This record gives sequence, structure tokens and C-alpha cells, in this order.
Amino acid sequence: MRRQRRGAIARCTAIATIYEIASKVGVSTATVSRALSGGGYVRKELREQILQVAKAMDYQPNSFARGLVTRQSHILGLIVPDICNPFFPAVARGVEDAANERGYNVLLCNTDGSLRKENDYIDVLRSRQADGVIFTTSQVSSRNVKTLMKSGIPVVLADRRMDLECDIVSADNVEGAFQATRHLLGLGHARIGIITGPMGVATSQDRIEGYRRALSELGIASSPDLIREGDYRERSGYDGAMELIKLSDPPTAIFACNDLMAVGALHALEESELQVPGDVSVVGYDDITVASVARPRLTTIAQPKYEMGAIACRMLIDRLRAPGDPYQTVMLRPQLVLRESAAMMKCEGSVCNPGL
Amino acid sequence: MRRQRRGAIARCTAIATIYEIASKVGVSTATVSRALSGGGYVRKELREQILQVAKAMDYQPNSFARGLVTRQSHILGLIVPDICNPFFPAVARGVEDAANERGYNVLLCNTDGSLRKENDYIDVLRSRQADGVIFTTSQVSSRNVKTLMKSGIPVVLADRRMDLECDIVSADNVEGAFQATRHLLGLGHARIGIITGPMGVATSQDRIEGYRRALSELGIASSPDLIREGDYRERSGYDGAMELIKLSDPPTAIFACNDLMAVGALHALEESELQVPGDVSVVGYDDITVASVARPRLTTIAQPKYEMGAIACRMLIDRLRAPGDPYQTVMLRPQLVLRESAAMMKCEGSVCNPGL
DNA sequence: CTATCATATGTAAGCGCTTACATGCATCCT
DNA sequence: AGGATGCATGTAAGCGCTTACATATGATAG
Repeated sequence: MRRQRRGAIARCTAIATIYEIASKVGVSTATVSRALSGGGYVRKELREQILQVAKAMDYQPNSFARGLVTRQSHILGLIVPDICNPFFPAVARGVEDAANERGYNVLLCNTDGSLRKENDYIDVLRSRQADGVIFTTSQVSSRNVKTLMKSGIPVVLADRRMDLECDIVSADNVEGAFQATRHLLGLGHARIGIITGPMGVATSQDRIEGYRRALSELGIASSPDLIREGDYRERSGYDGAMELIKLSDPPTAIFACNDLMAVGALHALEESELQVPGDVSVVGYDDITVASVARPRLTTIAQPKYEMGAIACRMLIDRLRAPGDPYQTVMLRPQLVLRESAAMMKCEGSVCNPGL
Repeated sequence: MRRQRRGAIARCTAIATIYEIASKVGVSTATVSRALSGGGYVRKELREQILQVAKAMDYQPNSFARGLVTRQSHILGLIVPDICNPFFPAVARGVEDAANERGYNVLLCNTDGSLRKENDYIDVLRSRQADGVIFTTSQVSSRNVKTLMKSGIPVVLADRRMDLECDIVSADNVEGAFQATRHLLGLGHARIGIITGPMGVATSQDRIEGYRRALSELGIASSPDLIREGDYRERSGYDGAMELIKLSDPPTAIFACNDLMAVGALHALEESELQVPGDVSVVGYDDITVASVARPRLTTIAQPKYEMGAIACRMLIDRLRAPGDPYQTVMLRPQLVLRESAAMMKCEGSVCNPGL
């Protein structure tokens, strides 16, 4: 006993189907489908008539039905720790713009760095047949990435490394930290403190590496008491700076591994009545909005956030077309942004370090 | 000639289907479906066995197939002008958290205030059978909202009004501006400049209204030359402030209708070597991150951004269950955040305005 | 003049799932 | 005993779409 087709019942609120178009035009659904998709043979006038009727009915293809047969969702998952973290909106924007250009949509997934939430979202994305996933989270569980890839869902890692072969786009953190440190060295600073991100995270390691490399290039050994571990939050920048300036031989410059911590450092110095950049120079990392609002304005390393998102997204979509191609790593160049928080070291009568 | 079922061909990379579970357990797909969904009768041990097998196969229901028959996508569209605008990440986060709690996912739609992009996204959302849509855009075309509602897709407006019956959640902009202005009045300021948002937008109108109301409560007429139209961007705050201080009888306080413009005003005053709050007090609106980073820290009106998103989302989901219920408007209370950019007016020998 | 081919359209299967309906069995009531 | 009821399971239709295949027609080639 056949149930009646929905098309037969007038459901004025719902969206029209190709059945309705077909019956109105007097052709089969196959022809309508061909006319709408542009594939296959359809007489020119017929196609135009169909298009016109579809438009008149305000037709929109049901993407569930379409996805079910084509096995493509045109959905991309974007996994971020927290969109409220000022670093990510620009990345997300880059992803979205690139996705839209190619007819994809973005499902936003905030994980708060929680593995549980990440796992849940992986299930959601598999269930929704996401065509691909972009990870920007700091601690990717490689298990989840593997699960996705095993399910046939390609993955791109943005600003992240892993013990796993896959596509990666990243801003060169070693290079960025190197630039920041060399800039300070060039201004005559020799004792440069660093407030790092969490040691467990690859980006943190890279930035420390860049810092070390710049120092050693000038034959300066990096002293452990000048290195403070932070957690990328303002408070830890404040604390780190406080510790550094209380050292018996305090640094004349501080490199904070992100802007939020740099702002914290600025506050600590302000409270301690140290002038920035008069007494202590400060350099940040990321170039988020607050960097140009803080007083003094932060000299910082700009990351191409938007581009990172856009490129990650394009890599992902390219990968969909060429699943077999070798994995790529795209390294973007961070850029030093000169503002007022870093300046030439004061020479108090004694010898200045030679500039770079 | 029947095509072979996919289930028959081993496709190790793809996700298992209920057919595979059914055949492994030796029951029909209907029973599997019932076991997984929890509806209908299934013997207890059988259900457990099915659940176990599903787990072992790492099964995830195909949401396309499911959506096709249930006519529910569990997708909510979130339309924002630009997620990079610091106001929106928190709203988005609120939406997402509330959505997740109830098993919904969020499709992020940046429109840049462009009607074309908005139209495109409306089509996408209809095509994807979105269960509901949240608008946070400043200029909603009521046509699009109507289109959605006609397609049976409920809509909630966040921080927005319209010439249309629908659910609305909003922070009371009249009240917020009133509080800001009254605070300045209370500090002894009588000449208070205002830098508004674009006049075409309802929120701007409301904030002007609040400003006027606070002034008239003390019998002060609002003078047109103290009102400058801005566009919610930093630059226009700078320009507006510059114009205001060049007045023959310049204001002793400036109320900028958002923090970005307030920061712009701060820069203008700094450049003009006017002390804030010594010479001029400044109050902003929104309480975005920069408000607490700017020097002096901005006294501002905090909007419950996260709550606005979360409540909008909950209203939307409630509406899905009760399509017939009368429309609601939820008004949230903005809150004055006291920082350092506004202070008691200097009394230069002459008469002070009486505090409030 | 028939074989070949490009064009144009229809038929119907099937994507993976839910669910109305049918069926079967045990239990319980009158 | 016969019917009603609750539980457990199976059968198969159908959600709206794409697409392989069948079919038909006119044009072109040999």
C-alpha cells in the first residue's frame, strides 16, 4: 500500500520539490534534475522554462536528498578552541570566505580545548558527512585526526604540528620569534626575558627555539632564569613580567609569546613604575586588536591569521579533488610590526651593545 | 535491474550503516533503528547487543538520511555581519553553547552587511533545511526574514528590531545609553557630546534616545552640535571627537556609542593633549576586550553578549516545539562598568553642576 | 539504405534512514 | 473459549534527489 507522495498534498509552507516542477512543466524529474544541475542533455528552451518555473516556485534543492546520493555535504568543520579568543575570528573568517568561494559552508566547533567536546564534534562531523575538517586547536588528539582520515574525511591542520602525515598550514613560529628577538638585540638589548606559552604545545616550543637561535647567533647563551612559562593569558604575562623584573640582574627587554601576555607584562611594568620602552622594551606576538590599542602600542609579530584560514580551507578543498596527492606543508611568514613598546636600550654611560 | 546495495560491497573507509549492523546482529533494520533511537519496543538484551555492535563498528547515523525523513536538520543558522567585529564572537559562543546543549549545530554566516551575501545565505539555509535562524545583523532586510518564516523556518532577532512580528532578544539600548549619560551627569558634566552609530540603525536611534532622556531628566536640552554621527568604527570616533573638541564651547564629556569609537576618541584627545578623564571624560559602549586594555581603561556599558546569544538560541529552539505560541521579546539589562576614563568634572573656581 | 552517433527524454533504482502497518505470541479479562 | 491487550519483530514504503540504463529521434557517415 503506497503512501501518498508529499507532492500530492498541498503544503504551502514547505519548499517545492523537483516533483512539483516536473509536473508543472510536464516532464520527468530526471529532466528537471538535469536542467538544474546543468549536467546531461536538455533542450535549451526546455531548460530555460524549467529554470524559470523553479525560480517562480522559489525552489531550493534539498541538500539532504542531494547529499544522500552524491555523498557530498559541502560542509567543512572548523575546530577552534574558543572563537572568543581574539586570534580565531580572523582565521574563521578566512576559512569561511574561501569556503564560500567554492560553494562550501562552515560548521563552527568550539572545543575549549576539551577532549570530550572535540570527540563529540568529531562524531557530529562524521554524522553530518562533513567533506573535510580544519583543526586549529592547540592540542590535537591525533586519535581524532586518525579517526576522521580513516572515515575518509580529509583534515588540514592550521598552525599546528603533529606526529602524523597530513596537510598543514602554519606561520613560521621559529622565524617569528627569531625576528622578535633579533629586533630587540638590534636595539641593543642583550638581556632579553621571554614569557612563553605552555611548554606542551608545539608552537610554544618553536617560539622558544626562534628566541634561542637569535641569541646564539650573537653568541649569547640563553639563561634559564630569563625564561618564564606562561599560558597565553594576560594574567600569566603579568606574573611572568613581575618575576623577571625582580631578578637581581633583570632583563632590559621582554618578549611575550602572545599579545595578551604582552599586555599583562605592560600592566606589571606600569605598576612597578618602569617606563616602557624607556626602562624595559616589550614585544608581543599575534598582532591582535589590543596590540594597537594598548599604551604604549605594542611592537609585535603579526601572524597572517586570515590567510592562514583561507589557505587551510583551499588546501582542504584541493585535497578533496585529489585525495592521492602527497601531503603539503605551507609555511607562512610572520611579520614584525613596529610600534612603540620596543626602543633602543638606554646607554647609561657604559658600553652599549653594538646594534645588529 | 536492481543495483547492488552499497552494504554488500566492502567499503572499509566509509561509515557503517544500519544495514550492516542489522545483518551482523541478524535482525531487520527497523529493529536496529528502534534500538538506536530508543523509540519503540526492543527486547532489552537485543537492544544492548545492537548498541554494542554499533559501537564496535564505530557507527554514526547518516544525518542526511535521517534528516530526509524526519525533516529536521538540527542545524541553526547564525547570521552575523562579521565575526571579526569583537562584539560577535561572544554572541556566537552563547549561541553555540546553547545549541549544543540541545543537540543542535551552528552554521556560521558572515554577511559583511551585504544584502547579496545575506540572500545567498538564506538560500543556503533553506536548502540545508535549517531548523531556525538567528539574525544579529544590523540591517535585516525584512524580506529575507519573511521568506524564511514563509518557508516554515523560525527566526529570532538578536539585538535588533523590525517592522515584523517575531521573537526578539535585545539588550535595552535606551536604558544603556541612559545609564551612560546619567553617570556623566552625575559626575557633574552638563555638556556631553555623543558620537552615535549610523542613524539608519535602530540600536543607534535607541542609544540617542537614552542619551536625550537622561539629559532632559535634568532639564538639559540636547544641542545638535554635540551630536556626531559615527559608523561604529574607530576612525569615526576619532573624527567625531576631533570635531567636538574644536567647538567654541566644547563638551567636558563624550559618550561614544561603542568602544571602538571610544578608543578612537581617546586617541583624538591624546593627540590634542587633553587629559582623560582630567579634561574630558569618555564613556563607551559594549565592553569589548579593548575597553579594559585601553589607557585610561574605558568606563563603558557592558552588554550581556554571551547571554544574548544563548537566550536567542534557546528562544529559537523553544519556538520549534511551539510554533503557535505568541512571539516574545526578551529585554536584557546592560550594565555600567566603572573604569578610569570618566571622572568628576573639574571645577575651575566657577559653579559646579550639582551631582545627581 | 542501413549503421553510427549525438541529442533528448523517460524509467526506476537506490542513497540510509524512519515509521506505518502487518504479524506473531504471550498474557489477561469476561 | 474468545477477544482484547501489550510486547517484539519484520516488511516495505517513502523522504527528494541523482543517475545508470533504456528508448526515441534526427543527423551523419559509409
